[in-house]
Amino acid sequence: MSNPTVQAEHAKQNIKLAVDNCIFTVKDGKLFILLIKMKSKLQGMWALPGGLIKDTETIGAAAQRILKQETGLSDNYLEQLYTFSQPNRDPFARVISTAYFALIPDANIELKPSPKYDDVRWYPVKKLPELAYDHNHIVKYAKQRLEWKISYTNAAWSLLPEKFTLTELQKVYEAILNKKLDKRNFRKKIDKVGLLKETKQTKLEGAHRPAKLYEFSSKKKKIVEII
Amino acid sequence: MSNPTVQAEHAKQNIKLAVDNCIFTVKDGKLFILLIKMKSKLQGMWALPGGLIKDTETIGAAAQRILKQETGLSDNYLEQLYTFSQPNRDPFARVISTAYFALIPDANIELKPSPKYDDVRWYPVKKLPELAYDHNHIVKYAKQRLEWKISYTNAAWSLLPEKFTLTELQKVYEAILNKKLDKRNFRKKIDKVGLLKETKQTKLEGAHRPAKLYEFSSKKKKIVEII
DNA sequence: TTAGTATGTGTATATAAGACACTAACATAA
DNA sequence: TTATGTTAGTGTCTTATATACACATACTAA
Repeated sequence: MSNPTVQAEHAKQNIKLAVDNCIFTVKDGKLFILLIKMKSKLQGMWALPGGLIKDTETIGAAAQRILKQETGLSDNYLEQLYTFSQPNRDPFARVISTAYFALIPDANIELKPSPKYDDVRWYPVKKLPELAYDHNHIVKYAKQRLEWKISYTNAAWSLLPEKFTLTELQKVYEAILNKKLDKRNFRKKIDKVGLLKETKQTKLEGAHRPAKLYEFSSKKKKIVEII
Repeated sequence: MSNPTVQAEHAKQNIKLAVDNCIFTVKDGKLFILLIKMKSKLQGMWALPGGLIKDTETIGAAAQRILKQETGLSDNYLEQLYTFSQPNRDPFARVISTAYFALIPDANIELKPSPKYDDVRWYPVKKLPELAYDHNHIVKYAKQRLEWKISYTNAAWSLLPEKFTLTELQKVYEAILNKKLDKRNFRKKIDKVGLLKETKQTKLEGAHRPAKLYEFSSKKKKIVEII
């Protein structure tokens, strides 16, 4: 708070602060988001995993905590998205929520439905159910940001395992941008960006020429203008 | 809030929610930001104008309210920037602040120091004083966003008056990107983007050929890739 | 040995970016 | 009235980037 004269109003403010996570992954060439099924209140509705901020943690730490709670993962791509504050977004209380978005690699993660929820599932973003609160709106926003991120930064790396083929990488782009890309032009660009290095391994999967496996030479966030 | 099971924790949360505005303008080829001088607490320090959110307003409305309070302006470019939540960012209370950034046209606005502050001033962003709280950090973030915005969207329009010359437009870009641009290439791009229309007026200012005045054919926010 | 399938590669064309210098139209002063 | 100073306004050539497009390769399975 930057304005000391309003400190007196502190006592009056009655707003809660929460975080909601948009956790994305790409699987079989399709983009998925992690949803939970609510128990009490709005029971049975699907929603983004989230929760209140603790008094001593940053919002980012809260997002991280919830991500770990639901997926067991830490050290992932996690980025603040936007803070949603419509007064009526939560019918039970005035709750302002900062949305985060996370990218996790092709998730063979077993989702252990925490006791807090009735269910936890990966949903294809193309056919989402009606979600609780303003969560459909949040997801829409997150999808746009994801599209941008993957086009202009190296964020796609976070959606892939340690080693992967160029076709797998291309499928990640196609799933998120929702369109086919030309194989040769795609590889030219990836090559020019120069963040990949060839490994000596190949991946043989099906009755055809085996594919070379690549890995990232660095995982630092970078702005790269890929597509 | 998306998680009903934590509703019980509501009573425990003790966090205040504020907004801080980064209000930019360009004047005489230089980029300025609006700062206020604080009265009580951290007295004498300069800071971003801000304040607590009201229980019934969105954060955006709060930002709008504060912008109007300080500049008298409404209907300006105003956009959410980021939510800052370091637990120790305010030494007096746990306050989480959502920063907004605003662009206003060459400000012949008279700044009426509201009774809440000791002073209100435009500061050149190149030489800012030490600011209260984490506001230097916020401003740094805002500057980056501004640079991006002006390069990839038509946001620059918001920094100019109704009618303006191409040289004035170029100066806005140069001030924000902090580098000289080539006049002919700049005009070629602006022309290609196609958002300007010529007026029949000219502007004569000094002993030289008068400049044509232009105006925007639309002020809707657009992504345009200008520079 | 053949058929089927995904991998891997190059070139030519179109579009965009960047570097660069002179004439035009005004005010002012001699 | 003429000369000087000042910013406005314009075009071309070169280089880099983007896009469109087709065939040989290396494996499995029948």
